[in-house]
Amino acid sequence: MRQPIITKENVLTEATKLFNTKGYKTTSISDITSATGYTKGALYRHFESKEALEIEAFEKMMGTIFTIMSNKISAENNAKDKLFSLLDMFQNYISNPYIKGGCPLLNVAIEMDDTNDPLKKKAQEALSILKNSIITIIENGKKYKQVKPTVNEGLIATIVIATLEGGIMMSKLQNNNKDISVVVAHLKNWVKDDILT
Amino acid sequence: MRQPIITKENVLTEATKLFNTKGYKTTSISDITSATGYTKGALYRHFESKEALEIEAFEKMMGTIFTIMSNKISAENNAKDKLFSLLDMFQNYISNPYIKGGCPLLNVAIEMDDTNDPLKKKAQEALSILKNSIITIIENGKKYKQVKPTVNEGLIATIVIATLEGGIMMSKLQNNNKDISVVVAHLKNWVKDDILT
DNA sequence: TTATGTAGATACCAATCGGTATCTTGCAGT
DNA sequence: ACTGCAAGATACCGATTGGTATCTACATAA
Repeated sequence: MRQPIITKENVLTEATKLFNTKGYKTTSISDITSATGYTKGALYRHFESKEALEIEAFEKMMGTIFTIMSNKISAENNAKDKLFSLLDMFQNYISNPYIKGGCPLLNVAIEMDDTNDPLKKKAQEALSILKNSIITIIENGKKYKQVKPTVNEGLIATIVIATLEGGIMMSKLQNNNKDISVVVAHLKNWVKDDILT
Repeated sequence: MRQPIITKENVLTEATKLFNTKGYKTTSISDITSATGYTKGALYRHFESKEALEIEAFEKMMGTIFTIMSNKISAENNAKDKLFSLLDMFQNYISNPYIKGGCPLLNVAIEMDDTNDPLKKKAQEALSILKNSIITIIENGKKYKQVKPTVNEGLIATIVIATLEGGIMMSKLQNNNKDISVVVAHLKNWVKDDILT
């Protein structure tokens, strides 16, 4: 049975897991071929280089996350519930992850930070999208008087993202979900006390 | 001129820079030898394996940071100034770093999170030391009535570390020091409003 | 039913990986 | 001045790296 579309999908899925756990540069082509059962010949028919596969894998992960996030946010109808559903999503990175290996944005940001690798630019774009999602929630919250008119939405987005990503790092390092839970609970209190009307 | 102590020191210094920028597993022995000018023979006389060099390099970095941190904290005589000097230290990771490549704890935490590498345990220990430093400041602050008696010092330490590390990640990814500055300013306000008496 | 293009396997490439064995050379103690 | 040891250079090891050239075989269109 030859199913090129499924083959590509399988390679991409396994590569995604390996990149997000082992790291991009430390995952070899043969790691991927032995995880999938396919050979190098099959892999290079569907991806023109390892770098192209890395980029496609990262975009797939961020696409998955942003789709889920967008659906969760759309399902709520006020700033508080939208923000809380976003916070809950991050908590799941540890206990019940959509993707193994923690936050793909955080992983790429750290692995590529001192390089000029194309993945760095992709991570910058992803961070920008995440930040803008939060900003939009706050802006709309202001419009409907759910959010204090004096708050700075860019600042809030930065604090929320930094705290969540740092919490993921701490929980993953210590193999527990205590720290990310503490962080999410704290952010919820902060949002309630300082940001919502 | 043959100076074995200096040779070891030079190798360790260059390895440190490379590990903290390029990453541990993606830095090769020949990266280090060509950065130092020494040969493989010289390197393996002073370090029994690459792994041993990685560990020694990480411990050197954390030792440097904890020494500076300890001195800065000791130089202040109340909880507020101690905490603020610690926050200022993290801001310097971007604009004027003691060590190039961002926070070594964050870097190792992300690179090793899904492994059993000995460096993971070292990072766990370093995180523990950092956390305890903050806890101690808060505890002493309570003793001298500088800190609200109701606050939870473990929780505060977690929030502070998570937010700072996340801020470093964001600033490094975007090649600016805006995000870490925003984060530090926010934490200072939070400490003043919610933690100090 | 047969021809054709492509999916995928196999076998190879030079370069590099971490590590070691061997050799030379410079420095310290006598 | 000479000896002995250790510092460091050189040359090599097998395994693995990303990538390619070649070949086989299957599926589809005619």
